Amino acid sequence: MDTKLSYSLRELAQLAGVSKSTASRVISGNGYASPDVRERVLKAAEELRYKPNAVARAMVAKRTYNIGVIVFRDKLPIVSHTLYGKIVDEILMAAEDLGYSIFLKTDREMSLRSMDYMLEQRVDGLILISRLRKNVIDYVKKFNIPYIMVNGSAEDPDVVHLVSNDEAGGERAAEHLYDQGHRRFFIVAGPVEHRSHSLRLSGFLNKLGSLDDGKRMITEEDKQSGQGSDGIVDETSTKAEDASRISIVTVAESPDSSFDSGVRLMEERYEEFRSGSYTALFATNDMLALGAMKVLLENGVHVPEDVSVMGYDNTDLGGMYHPALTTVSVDAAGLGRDAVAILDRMIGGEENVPRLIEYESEVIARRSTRGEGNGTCSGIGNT
Amino acid sequence: MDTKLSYSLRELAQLAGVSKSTASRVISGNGYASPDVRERVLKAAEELRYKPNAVARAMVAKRTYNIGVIVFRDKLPIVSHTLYGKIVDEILMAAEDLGYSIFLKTDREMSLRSMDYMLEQRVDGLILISRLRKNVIDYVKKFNIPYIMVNGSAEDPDVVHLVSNDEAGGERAAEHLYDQGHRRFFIVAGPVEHRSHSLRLSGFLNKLGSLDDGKRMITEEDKQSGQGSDGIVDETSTKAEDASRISIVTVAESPDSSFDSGVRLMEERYEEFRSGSYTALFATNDMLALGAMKVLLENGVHVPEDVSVMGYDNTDLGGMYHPALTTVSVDAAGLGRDAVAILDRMIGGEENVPRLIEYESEVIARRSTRGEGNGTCSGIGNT
DNA sequence: CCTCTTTGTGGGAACGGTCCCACATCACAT
DNA sequence: ATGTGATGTGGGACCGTTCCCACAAAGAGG
Repeated sequence: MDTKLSYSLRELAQLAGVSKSTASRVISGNGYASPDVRERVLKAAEELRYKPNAVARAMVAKRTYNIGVIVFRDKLPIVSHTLYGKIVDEILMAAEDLGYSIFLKTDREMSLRSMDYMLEQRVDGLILISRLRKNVIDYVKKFNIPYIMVNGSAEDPDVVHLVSNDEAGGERAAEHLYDQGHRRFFIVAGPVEHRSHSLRLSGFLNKLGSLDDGKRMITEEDKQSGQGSDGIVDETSTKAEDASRISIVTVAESPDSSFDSGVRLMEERYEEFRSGSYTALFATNDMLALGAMKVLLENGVHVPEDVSVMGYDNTDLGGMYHPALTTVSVDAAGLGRDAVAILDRMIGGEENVPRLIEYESEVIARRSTRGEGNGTCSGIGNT
Repeated sequence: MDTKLSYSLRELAQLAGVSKSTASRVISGNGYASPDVRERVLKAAEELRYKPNAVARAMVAKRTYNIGVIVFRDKLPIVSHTLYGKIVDEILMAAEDLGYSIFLKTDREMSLRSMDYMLEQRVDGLILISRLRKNVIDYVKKFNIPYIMVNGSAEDPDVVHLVSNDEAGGERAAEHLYDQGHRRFFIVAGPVEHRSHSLRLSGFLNKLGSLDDGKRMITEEDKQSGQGSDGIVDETSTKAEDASRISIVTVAESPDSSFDSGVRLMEERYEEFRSGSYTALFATNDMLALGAMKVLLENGVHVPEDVSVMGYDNTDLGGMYHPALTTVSVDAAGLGRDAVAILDRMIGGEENVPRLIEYESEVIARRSTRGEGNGTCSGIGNT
């Protein structure tokens, strides 16, 4: 009796002296039961510590109230990822509020295995996080299961995806630095295959181009010589001396987007960086920015006095750094919450959900850029 | 047909022209089927994109191959927690390898709700992370479900728990700083209710006491006056001038263990800190250490030239900081992996599992303490 | 007093698998 | 020919719910 893991509705009904139909009505709250019967059943449930079997329920309801979350990564662990971790946290909370539970999986090889697993588990819907290969999308489409992509890179008009407006964010970053008077920019760009990185970069470059167009006289670094095409800059690290622009921009591409890559890149190109007398460094995410900035600091470069540094993502880490990193925020909370909310509507059969939601980003000015930035941080991280 | 979410074994069998028993045998791999029948069934499965229904399977098997992971937190999100996030990552990977899936829940109020949910889902076992109240343990004990505690604070001999050996880690930290010649210590201690924080602190203090006993002459700061009790130091921030010890220790207690608390604490006690001419700061976790260090840096204190700073947890963040933080590692990978492995054994009915596993910690010497420390970092954090 | 609702309860099929057991078939030894 | 054993397949109970429907009892209206 004590060794039993759990009791069934039949046993409960037996103890209460009613049929299992009646017990079911009391437990599930669907259907009528007279007060005294209800009480007897409830008492028996208490006694047996009866817990309805969600598995059996799911079976007849053909619905599990579970949502599968798959995070696609290549090699690195990803829940503890500074941005995706936050999104997962939000998903967890939002799901709880809507009565869903979360099945979490990370997928190293971007394979279809984890997808199969979720399908076999008969989750009600899927949230796919991060860039995923086309084959994954093609695959999931074949099954009639609601799914949503968060921060994905596919530009498929069919799939519902939630992304931050990285292009606009890149523009704001450019504006911020430009307004602070910077004209010589060194950009550390994460892998261009990533939607986020490439959009942030292009937003930044485009904005810079249009800013220069407006007031092309106020500069001391103008290498007036170009012809005026609107391919603003060199794609990979040649000076933009041929453009009819005032800004000097060097784009350094990083093969991946980690802190270490930022370090490595700056170590390799430090000489070039110094000799170019850049006054601002923009990286397409915080990790790259911090990695690069660390190398600068170690070489005795003062941030922001000598060089301003700006990242993107508003990871907690950036706010904690010394100097605190100026960055562009990504609305992780919004992404996570809405992912669940919209998926819920899709599960409910609603057809008319938005295909694409973009989240606006704003500049979080802090110490690492010269200007009025403050040193506060959005503190997280306890034990 | 295309609108169908999924097909049943019966439909599959029908298409293949066999009975569902036979189809089951082919699909599950349990039992014999002749080659041509096998092939027919497999072909039909392909055609229908048949996915076995794990819910139905779980029902008859009375086993779900799901593991519930509940992270108890008070207010802050916790998956993105620098340490617990890592542990969850490891659990995810280990579970995958053993054929389990993970149900993840965080529990804000340390309530029993999430526990009930897991029980209803009929998970095969539970991993409970972080400190949990006694009522939670009492509750889970009532059900015959295997469970394990990771980094929990309960010292209940019945429950299987995996913890890092925080006491020994604290000792090593003391040793490290002592060996580097430090004698005036300022300690930022996280909440003493937390097992980890209090053990790290006591380990540190005890070790310091015994180090001083051994060679009480080699010092310039000796306030020879005390009587020789072995209550080494003042508990809260009074100088240990009465002890027959060479070290001066101040313990500053922080109400919580976040980065912000570290900042706040050091801001409040900065004057005291400066006037005490401490040469080393030890905090019971990295976040507190970094928060405090940031304040020092902002006040122009040089780390490690003026003050050495040391944390605990070996969070990625510490390695990325400038200067890179010396810390004590916690074997998050080991904790996560073993949690799943041991739980698996318990699920398998094995009685004879260890009740307590302690993970040794080692000092990770980096730049923030004077000495030979290097500046490397275990880089993580990409997009 | 008999029908006709109304009301509360129970019986039982269904969900989609697994697995035990029965059974048909066939080879082979008797 | 007949029994025997192996071999491959099918029938059907069962897991723990939900929910439809049948049904008994009771109350209302003629």
